Amino acid sequence: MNYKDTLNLPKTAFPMKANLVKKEPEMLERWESIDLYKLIRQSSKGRKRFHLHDGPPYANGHIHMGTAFNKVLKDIIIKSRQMAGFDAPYVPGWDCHGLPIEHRVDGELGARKKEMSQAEIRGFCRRYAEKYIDIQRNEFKRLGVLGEWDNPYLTMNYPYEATIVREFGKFALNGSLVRSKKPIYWCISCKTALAEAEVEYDEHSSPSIFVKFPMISDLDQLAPVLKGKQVSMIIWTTTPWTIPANLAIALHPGLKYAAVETGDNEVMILAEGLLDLCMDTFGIETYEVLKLFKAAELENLEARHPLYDRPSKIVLAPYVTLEAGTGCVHTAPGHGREDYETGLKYHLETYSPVDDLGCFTPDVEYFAGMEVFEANEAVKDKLSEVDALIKEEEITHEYPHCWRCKKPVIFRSTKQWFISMEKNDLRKNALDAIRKVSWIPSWGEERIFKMIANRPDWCVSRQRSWGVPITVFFCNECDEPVITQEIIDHVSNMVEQSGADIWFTKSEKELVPPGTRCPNCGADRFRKETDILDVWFDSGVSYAAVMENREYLDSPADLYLEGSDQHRGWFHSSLLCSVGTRKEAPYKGVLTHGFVVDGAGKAMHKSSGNVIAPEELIKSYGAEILRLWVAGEDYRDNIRLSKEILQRLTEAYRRIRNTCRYLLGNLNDFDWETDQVPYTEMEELDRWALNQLQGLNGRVLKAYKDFNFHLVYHNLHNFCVLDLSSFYLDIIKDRLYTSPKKSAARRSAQSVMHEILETLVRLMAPVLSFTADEIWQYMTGKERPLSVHADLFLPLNEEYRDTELAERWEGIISVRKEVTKVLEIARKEKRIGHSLDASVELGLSSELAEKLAPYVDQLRSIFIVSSVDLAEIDQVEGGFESETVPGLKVKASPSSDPKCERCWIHDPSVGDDKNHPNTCKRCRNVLDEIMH
RNA sequence: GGGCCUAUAGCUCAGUCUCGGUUAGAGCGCACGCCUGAUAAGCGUGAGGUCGUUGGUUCAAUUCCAACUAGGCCCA
Repeated sequence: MNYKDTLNLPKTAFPMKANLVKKEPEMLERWESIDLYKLIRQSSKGRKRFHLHDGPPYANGHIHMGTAFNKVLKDIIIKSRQMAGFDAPYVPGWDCHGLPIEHRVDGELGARKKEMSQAEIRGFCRRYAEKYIDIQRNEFKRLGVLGEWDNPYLTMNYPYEATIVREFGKFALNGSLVRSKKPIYWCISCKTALAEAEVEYDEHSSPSIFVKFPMISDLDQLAPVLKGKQVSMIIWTTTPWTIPANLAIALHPGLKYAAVETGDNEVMILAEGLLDLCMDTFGIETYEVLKLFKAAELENLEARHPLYDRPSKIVLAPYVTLEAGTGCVHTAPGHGREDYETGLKYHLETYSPVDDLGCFTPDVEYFAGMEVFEANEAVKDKLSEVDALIKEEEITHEYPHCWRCKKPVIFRSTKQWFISMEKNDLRKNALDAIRKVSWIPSWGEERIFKMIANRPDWCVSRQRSWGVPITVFFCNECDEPVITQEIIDHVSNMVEQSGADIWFTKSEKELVPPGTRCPNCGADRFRKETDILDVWFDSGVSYAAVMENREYLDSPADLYLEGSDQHRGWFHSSLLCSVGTRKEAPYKGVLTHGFVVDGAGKAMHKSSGNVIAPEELIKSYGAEILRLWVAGEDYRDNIRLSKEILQRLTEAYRRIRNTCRYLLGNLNDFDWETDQVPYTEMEELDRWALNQLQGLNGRVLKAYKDFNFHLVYHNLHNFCVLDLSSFYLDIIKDRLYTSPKKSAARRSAQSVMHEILETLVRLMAPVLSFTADEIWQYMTGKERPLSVHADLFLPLNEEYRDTELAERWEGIISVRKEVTKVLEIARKEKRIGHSLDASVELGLSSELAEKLAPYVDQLRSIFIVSSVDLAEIDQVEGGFESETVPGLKVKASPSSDPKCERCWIHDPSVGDDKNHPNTCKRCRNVLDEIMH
């Protein structure tokens, strides 16, 4: 007789092989067909809301690993909060306006662009953005991210654009908006001002020149020794073209400056600490220090500009260093931020005689009309001609470049619109608001605090086409800016109807509300501002356009979640917009994650060749593995990604999947409603398993709550491996397989397996969204929602907790560990193969014997051996004395009993019955029961 | 150059912060073996760590402090 047929072996159609790459799209189709997102929304109506407000990715190009990571992390949070009992809607968004798209469109249009209107160009930009929104939407959905994909928010939607106009209007009307000349980054190729975020630093070769500025002020009093000598301040600069705009020379207030005679009656003044280095650079071998000045002694004295007949004031500034140059810093307030601030302090003009194209204005003697980078050479020549150039060379250094065209940018002063950080206490209020937000990790608070504390006014104007216009008019008569509530209302309503294009297509007459007159001079003819708003303002008001606007959303949101770069990006602009108009932050919590780096911890760059695209990862591993990676990595630090990591994750995935498959297989004949065994009637081992399950459930639920997803992953995996696979499931195999189908012993184990599976499938769902739902389809018994994602986590079940029991089993498990060690030794010696070949003899101290006494009958199955005999420790001869469990001696030997062909246990009862000569008594009883 | 952050086995993470103190844990991977009734599965045993480096505080530091190195983000 083939006894295998009399066993209850696991049976399930749930495939062992995941085949994720093929199966995931099928699951996605299923989610579409049952309209899963809507189903979840309906099922959670009226629950407490949880709002994670999506930071809009830029609608340009395919998604990369960072965007994929970010979206999946959000999805895990949404799903876990949803399953924790919240109503957690998710409205994804896209950032649509801005330079990058305009540049791409520029490139595609080429020369045609010149014949096109601004509105036509904007049309191309809009279509470009739409194209990539579609692409990215599909890519995000492919990752298993659930959300309101058919109604996302787009910063270029007309109502959104209208919101931008209205929020901008609030700043304009409350006096925060100021127009002033300030040095800003300017790309002479793109002809636009650039935000700090729009420049990137790269190697650049610049001329490095040392220039003499002869002293005008008389130093005779201060230093009689200099009387009658040709004294000059020596400056160093790497931007010769800014020399024509020089208005000052900055010294460090704490440094000493040396007056050095270099021969021919010439005296140079430069920092004492750089003296030798400079002399060496200049090739001057003999020189003599005549006098040391404190910087303060020279403050407010004047040198003469080397080219023009005007003074250059000596000023003090803390940023002067001895890193390079002479310690005397050439200062052009119109061409540098620090220079500008120093200029303000000393009441110098913000002089910036350079036009939009980067050419000197006509009033600049010698260089009028020259492009600044080209003028470097001319400036050097002229300086040389007047004998002011001491030394020139080329140096390579980090220099700001335009983030789009990659060309070097300049600092130039133009009239721009700024949101003042001080006028309405924006800085102070923002700093206060930061303190009320929960920052995860906590250091995010310090980071953004310092940024807000130190940032300059926010330059919100851009000289481009693809964006929301700054809806300000200027009076044709007096040139004063005109902005009123009526204008904002009028224009924003038009924008709401027809989009921001109307600013470019309609005339001033149509855009201005009828009857508008200049408040300054009473004129009624205006011209419109042509600048557009910084795109950071667009996304910065998303709380108003989305969270406040949709009735099923609330503001402030519970959580904003982006990469740590957004402390200066979206978290920052959103904070300023919201605090400036509502006096509070738009978020209650902010979570930041690190950046995706390669296996060695290095940033992913095209040039490094270490970039992994989400697409290829999905193609070879499946989105589920990507999701597991997102959960498994600690996002606070850099997030590493490598082949090895993916390989490890795949193994872990298989283990979790197989564990669930095994549970399904053993539950195939189990109906919870009719077959469940009450907790109190369960075997102790089964109750132990339920206790462990509660521990897991508690830990994982807490990990979800605290956003510690790597703990979710490790806990789930460890539970499957340690508690289940290698212990509980291994031990109960005998019971499950050999007992009668409907026996209490088997049903008890099945009841536990059922509870485990019900808990596991939910706990894994936010991370392993595809697999959990796949398992869900194979689960029977109760009536359940169409998808696990529409269900809730199981609450902690206090009945299943028994800490005393767990402690007792700690002891048993430690003994079991010793037994397996001894079995392994016997196996090495070829005395046994399978552990069931062995008989085990335990020598016990009286203390240990007492602990194990209640389990005498179970030890055999717990150890998965054929027999266990207990004896006093001294009476066991030979054997292995445990080091970790005091009072324990273990001896293993091959069982001398015959092996039961059915249950494979060696037992003396085998052979007692002629009808079943190769089975044990226990199995014969089962067989009898089955046969009748 | 400045701000913020990170550094524990080949990989992913615990522990250290709020108590500094006996042989620093887990899983995976690896090596070796078992099983063939979870089977392109399952089980067992074992080898892997001067807790980034150097100083300091202390009777004692992976844990506290500082500097440095490497890496990341942001800024200049």
